[in-house]
Amino acid sequence: MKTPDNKSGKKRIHATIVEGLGKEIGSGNLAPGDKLPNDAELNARFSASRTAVREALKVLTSKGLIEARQRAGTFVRPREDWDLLDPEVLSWLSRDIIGDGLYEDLLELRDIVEPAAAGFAARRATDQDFQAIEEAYLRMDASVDDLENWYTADRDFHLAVLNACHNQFLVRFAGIIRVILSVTLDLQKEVRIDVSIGMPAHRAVYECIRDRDRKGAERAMRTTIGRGRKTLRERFAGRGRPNA
Amino acid sequence: MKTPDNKSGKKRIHATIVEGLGKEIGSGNLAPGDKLPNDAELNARFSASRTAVREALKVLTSKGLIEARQRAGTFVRPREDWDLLDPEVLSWLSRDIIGDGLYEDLLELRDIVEPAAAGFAARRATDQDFQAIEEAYLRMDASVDDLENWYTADRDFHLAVLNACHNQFLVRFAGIIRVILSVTLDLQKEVRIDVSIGMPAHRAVYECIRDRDRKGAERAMRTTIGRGRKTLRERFAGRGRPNA
DNA sequence: TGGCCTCTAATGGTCGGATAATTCTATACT
DNA sequence: AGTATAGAATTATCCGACCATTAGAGGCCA
Repeated sequence: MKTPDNKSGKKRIHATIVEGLGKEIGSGNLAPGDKLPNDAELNARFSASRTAVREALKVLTSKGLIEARQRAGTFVRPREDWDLLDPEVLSWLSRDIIGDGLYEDLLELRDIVEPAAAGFAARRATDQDFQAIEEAYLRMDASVDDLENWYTADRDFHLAVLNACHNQFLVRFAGIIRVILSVTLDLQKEVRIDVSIGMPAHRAVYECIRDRDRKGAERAMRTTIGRGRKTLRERFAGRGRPNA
Repeated sequence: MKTPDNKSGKKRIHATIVEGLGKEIGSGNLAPGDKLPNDAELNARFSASRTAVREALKVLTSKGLIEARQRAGTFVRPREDWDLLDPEVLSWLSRDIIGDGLYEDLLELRDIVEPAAAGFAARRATDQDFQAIEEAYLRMDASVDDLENWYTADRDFHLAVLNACHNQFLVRFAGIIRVILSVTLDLQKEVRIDVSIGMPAHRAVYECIRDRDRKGAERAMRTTIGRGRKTLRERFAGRGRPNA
């Protein structure tokens, strides 16, 4: 019963608590409307001081996950209040919760943001930006037989394109895309998809950016995302949405 | 010496500190790389306890604005680390900082997100969603001579469309759009623009959503945003970007 | 009976002093 | 000159106390 403490040994204790509670909420273990344990219990659970616990609760509050009311307690807020654009929050969501209607929305978000970013990249990428894109593409091409490496290269490719768009807000989606791709990798592992069929579309993105072809880059990126979308859609079948 | 204290009297003290420091950073008063006053000084400045100050600092840390290192101090992080997709962070930025290249990027973001949202709304809006859009449109139409009321109606219109897209991530942009429109209002006040010229485009958005015309809704929303864009662009002239 | 008021206690909010951990800086040593 | 050690400044954490707010119990009155 000694200190569970920070597992990595490096992380600050409040960060450990933030992550711990964040994941409990993101997994549905603590559902919206539920009341969190009070201060004293949380102190005990994380074997941390009240200060550390309160700092963690404040961070979770600022991310919209919880709400504290005096005399009443601290409660999990409804999911529509969660700051889903915060990569950390996104990373805390369990696969179950993501499957429950969120994955489709996530793909829609990619489908909106990434083609636009590719278009801007075609107009504004510097030589350095383009080299990063090219390097990632070549690495993808070289690892079509190694899912793990291919994934890393694919991620770097998409992040490099995003980074080349030179829009300070779009660049911020890097963290979100990173989480999405991590989820996608898990799914790909289950499906055992042949990643090589996605290569031509990726190549088209890379070539269009090189050729400063804005419309082409947008279209190619849309194709790139759309392919993975079709392949993986059936994994999460039938969680309805009105008029979908 | 007087206590700066919580002006509204209602807000919690740590929230006051978060906002105070956030605005000092967002205004450039505390620039990236600068060192914040240490604990004791901040306690004095806000006449608050260390607990409150530390909770505030933790929230600012989670938003990417600052970084604390033991023995060294607490420093403002470079702007590319700021969580610009957080509406609160966005609202802390001074007009000067926004003018310095950010406003263009903000308009590009709107131009990506809102047409897409309008397109989804055309496919998925419920009757209730549509009524909210219609109601806001009618209010706009009735207040073309009253900038203040027109602004409120315009904001409600755009938020209603966003809300009708039924994508849990896109809906999250409401806070960002709200801040952007608030900035835009300030600019419109200076320019003294005739808002009535934007009405046909807004009407087209509303009609296309009603008629379930996805492509039309996207196009109309793009026109709606594009108009305001052209009108206001020259306000912030010439802050360069590569290949813009 | 039913609605309104008061009072209480549970809970989060704030406080400030002490100690630990970290690491920059200066000094001493080789 | 370079390295190792000691010191100091600053944040990180802990602690225990008191304050402020308010849900809910219970009483009061119409």
